[in-house]
Amino acid sequence: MLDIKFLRENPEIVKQNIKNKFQDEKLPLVDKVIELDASARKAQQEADNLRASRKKISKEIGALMAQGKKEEAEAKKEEVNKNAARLEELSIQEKEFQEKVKEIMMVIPNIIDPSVPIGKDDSENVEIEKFGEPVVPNFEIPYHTAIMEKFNGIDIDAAGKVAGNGFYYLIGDIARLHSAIISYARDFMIDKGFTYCIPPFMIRSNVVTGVMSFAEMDSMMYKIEGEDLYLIGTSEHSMIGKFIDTIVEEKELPKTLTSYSPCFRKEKGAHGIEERGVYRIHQFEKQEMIVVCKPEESPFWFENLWKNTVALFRSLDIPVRTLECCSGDLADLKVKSIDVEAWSPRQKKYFEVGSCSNLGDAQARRLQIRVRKEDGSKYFAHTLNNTVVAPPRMLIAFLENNLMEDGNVRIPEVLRPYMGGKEFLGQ
RNA sequence: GGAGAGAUAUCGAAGUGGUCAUAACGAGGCGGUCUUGAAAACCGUUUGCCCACCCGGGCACGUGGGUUCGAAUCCCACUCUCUCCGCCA
Repeated sequence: MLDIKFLRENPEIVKQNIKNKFQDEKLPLVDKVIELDASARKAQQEADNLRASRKKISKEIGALMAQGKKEEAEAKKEEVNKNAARLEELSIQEKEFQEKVKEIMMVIPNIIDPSVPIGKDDSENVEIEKFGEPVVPNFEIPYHTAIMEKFNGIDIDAAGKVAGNGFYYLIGDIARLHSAIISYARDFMIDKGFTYCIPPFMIRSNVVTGVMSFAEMDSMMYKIEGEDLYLIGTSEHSMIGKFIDTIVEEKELPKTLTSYSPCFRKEKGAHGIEERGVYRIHQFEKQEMIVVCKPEESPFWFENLWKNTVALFRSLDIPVRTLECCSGDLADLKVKSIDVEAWSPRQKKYFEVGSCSNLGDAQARRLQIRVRKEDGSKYFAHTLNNTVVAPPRMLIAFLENNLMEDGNVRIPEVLRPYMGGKEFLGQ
């Protein structure tokens, strides 16, 4: 969410930004919100004046009553009543205008970073850098579910009967591998100086609307029936929500946290054939990292965050690349975002395993996360988030890249302590 | 799930319809006086948000409504915390 004052003073920047994101249908909203904001302020001014006068007269009534001057008090009451209707009307107007302003401000996209490539959709995202050699072995790599089945590691059919499409049972060494990766990722981030945290897996609606755009909310979030609670789509939601309505001392920044949670997503929309198995599912687990920092430090943390993910995948011998989100593919709250993609030797292409985002002050403004400087002045913090690792999708990359010709799957050295010392799956 | 108690500033806490609401009182923080320095003592200062160029004004006592000329105070709903009971990993 933008600052209304910024929008008022820079409508052209806001409009150009909307054009850059190919959301031209939102262009009229800019002028409309300026108009509504002016009306809201006008109503507030007049209402405030009436309130001031009411306050003053009420005090006088109090004084008169104390002196027992009942008739004079009654006369004063009449005076207040004269303006009561107008004040009531203005109060309603003030509220209505302010609500409309907020409603529109919630859908006007955040100003993207100047470095973000302009493009319409995900087809125009830009590869930034490759890490590791994307090897295509001279033997055939089976579909990931087939590799898992070879180790009796997955039961999709049973999951279908129990919970429906988009769920899975992981079994035996595959399940253990899943947990091992999460544990390894947790320790990896702790070693980087991040603080480990296990957050709530459900959050209230006010937190939901604070951390994501309406479009994301609709396509992602499961609501608990009869409660004001949603299952989190990522621990970023509860981790950023943790700071709702807080004023953090500047010297306490940055807050660097790594959190674990299951994630639940509706995944509304069409799924392609390559999304069989555990690629796109309603439930997965994720080790996440989030940062709350000073505005001038958010570019630094952005670089720091995605590099952690790259380092983690490289330590597991998985080739990755970074792909920058173009303007049209960038969610409305985000200033800049890059995906980390892992190499699939079976598909001979990279696929998304993580996403690193700088939200600027958008989440902080919605959630009122403020920072107090030494001199007492305050400003909104910047927030960032990034995937450390999210299995079981990550297992696809893991299994394909560590599969050997004899059908065994090699366990990289760093992971062995979490797998009972095994060097191979099924050993 | 049931019963009870509670929510006021950085913390503790008073106020139960007006002239004690920026909010008593106590503690803490900050600045100062005194001191070789410190402590003590004393003096001063210390919430957030909105509108306004300024002057200034408004709102907020968990949250949202209501009653009233006027609400921290009365009424309704909700949230959270604590205690006890029940249930449970």
